[in-house]
Amino acid sequence: MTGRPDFAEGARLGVLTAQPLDRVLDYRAPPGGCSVGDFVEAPLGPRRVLGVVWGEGQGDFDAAKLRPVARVLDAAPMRDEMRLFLGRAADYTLTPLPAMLRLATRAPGLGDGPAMQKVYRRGTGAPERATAARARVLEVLDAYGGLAFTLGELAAQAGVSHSVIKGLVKQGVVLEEDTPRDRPYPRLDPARPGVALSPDQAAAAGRLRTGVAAGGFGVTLLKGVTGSGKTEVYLEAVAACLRQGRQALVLLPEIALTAEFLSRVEARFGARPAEWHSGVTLTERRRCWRMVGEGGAQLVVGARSALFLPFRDLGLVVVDEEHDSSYKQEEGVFYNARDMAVLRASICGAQVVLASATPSLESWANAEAGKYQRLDLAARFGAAELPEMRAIDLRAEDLPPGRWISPSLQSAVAARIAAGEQALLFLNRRGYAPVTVCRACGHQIGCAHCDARMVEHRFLKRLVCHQCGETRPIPETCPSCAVEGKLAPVGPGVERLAEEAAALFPEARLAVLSSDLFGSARALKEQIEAIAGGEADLIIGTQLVAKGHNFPKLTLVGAIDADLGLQGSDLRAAERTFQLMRQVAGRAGREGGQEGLALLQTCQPEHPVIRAILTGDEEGFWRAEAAERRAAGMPPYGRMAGIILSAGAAQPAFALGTELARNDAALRRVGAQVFGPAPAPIARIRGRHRVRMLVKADKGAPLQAALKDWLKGVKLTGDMRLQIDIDPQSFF
DNA sequence: TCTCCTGCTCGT
DNA sequence: CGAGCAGGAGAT
Repeated sequence: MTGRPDFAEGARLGVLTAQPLDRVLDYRAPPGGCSVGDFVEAPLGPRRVLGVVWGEGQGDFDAAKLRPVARVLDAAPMRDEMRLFLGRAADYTLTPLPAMLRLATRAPGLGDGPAMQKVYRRGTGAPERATAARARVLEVLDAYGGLAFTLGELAAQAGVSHSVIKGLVKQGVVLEEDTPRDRPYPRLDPARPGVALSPDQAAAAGRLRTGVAAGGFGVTLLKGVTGSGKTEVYLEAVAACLRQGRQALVLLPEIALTAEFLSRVEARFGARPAEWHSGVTLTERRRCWRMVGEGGAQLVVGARSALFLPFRDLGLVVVDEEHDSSYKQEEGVFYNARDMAVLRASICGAQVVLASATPSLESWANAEAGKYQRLDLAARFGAAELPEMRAIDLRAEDLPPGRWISPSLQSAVAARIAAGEQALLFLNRRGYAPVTVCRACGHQIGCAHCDARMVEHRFLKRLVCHQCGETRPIPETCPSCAVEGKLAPVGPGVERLAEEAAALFPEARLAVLSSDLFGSARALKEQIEAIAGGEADLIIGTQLVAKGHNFPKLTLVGAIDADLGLQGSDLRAAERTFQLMRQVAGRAGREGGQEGLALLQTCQPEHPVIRAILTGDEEGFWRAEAAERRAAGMPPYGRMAGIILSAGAAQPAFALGTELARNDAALRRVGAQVFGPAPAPIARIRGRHRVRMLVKADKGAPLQAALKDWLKGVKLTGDMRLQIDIDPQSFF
């Protein structure tokens, strides 16, 4: 701590803890005092909890009963900017502040002191007896000129056992030193030359650089199809940010994409950035959190939760694939990382780059309204923006039951494989079959805890509930009528599609890409690299393949069921299908003389969304969607909030919902309407019954305030839970 | 009368 | 969130 603390020992101050207390508690400052933003350990009942000094005490608690803060933690204090961000995010999402704070303190070992670790570097002199192993150790140390290694790293690099190094330490040839465990990340060098940019890319990069250099808040929608080089462009914005000495954050929707991205960063800046997502070890997470706060990390690549890292000076946030639905967290705290990125950037004066080939309607509309700058990248080398797209009308195809590859698609695939190119069959359904039905009684096997059918996964030899993850062996007899051997799979999943493809194309080398078929991100990455290297002729994949992997030899994409996303009453179904189908189609490039081709199997080729996909009239599609949403007062031209009531029994949840709907004066006062209660799309998850309500308001209405007012008197008894979902992803 | 379990209340 | 406790059910 430098200078005089805000609170001298014994002074009254307010501490926000991550406990669900819904208010700041007063404490006394510890010996040595403390300051606003300090991470502290505070006594709470019989426990000690983590908290942050939030400001002056409330003063309404008996001074005689005040307890002193136990200690100030050894961590960079939370910055004003972060406290402001958490407060605004809490207000916007109607999340209690403690829950918001929890997102920002998900750092392993925050309470620990600065842990030390032993590192080894070159000492002086030569070993007494120069064995081959000893020579290798010294060779490694000399090769990296003065750099220190951990014992494990050095042993692995030199190919020797730990004891060889310990032996050298005894002789003083190698030095053993203590160093803080959380070392800064290697410096990234923005001065290194990037790859050559096309004129289009260079122009876009120039605009982004100018924005970053200007140093204030601003949002840019960077739109470009697959292969247009969006990544190279926004890496130039990162370079500009690093040159200014500010920090940058790149959000990716999927952990599987980080490995490839890290390599590109290394190629551009000469070192790897910090990484933050659920797949990173606790030690690395701790290092990342601390180094971000202390300035030892210039660039972080991460999942949505990286938005809550304690950046000292964040100058740029890139949200890659900004339309991706995985940016929306719908568990615990409901928030959209894309929107929170904009909020955080607006507070700390940073630039935001929203990158996508198929932007969300929200971002498209913001660009249209002039709130966001929009940069369009054309495909490189003058190639067509997208491959030729055609529908295969399944009603006109002779497709026997239990088969999903139409004769037209089959012959197209055969032709491409014969030409030595790759083809991709896309089906957005994991597993073997989505439904298992008993041919004797008609019973469909469902999950015991959810209102969902269990999906057969032959690879795992189990039935899996895609809602709660529950699995069970595939039964021989029907659980309903006990008849044996009558259970049959109904409908296709990728595993079943692979089976059909193997029968149709016996000579083709098949690769199946589905997230559940890989034990680790590494295994998946290896498979993707093998495919890109040409080690497969036919790829069968789920949603996973739509996201940003590049397969140069792929020239044909077949969408097995283009109608899949259009089912159900989801208002965003059209938008999502449009995005997904265009992204999948974008995988098909041109190779040699062959044009890329995308074939969409559909039962409704005249459907407006399918037609828009086929004609490729993107702006037309968005304008039509926008007009429809505007007419219906739907987002982004209106505001919505979802209310989810859940309990062990359905009846009390419905009763509460009905009562709330009846007492809607607070909502009507601002012109908002409430719909429901209705059973949620999956009415039961993990044994809890879920009821949904929807609140709709005009764009300018004070929705949050009205909701607060509406719900303030609600007493939640028993196991009843109420969650608010501002800007819900799915509307019903 | 003892023990285990569940459900609730409180925290500065 | 989670510790601690009240009060009920059953065991002894």
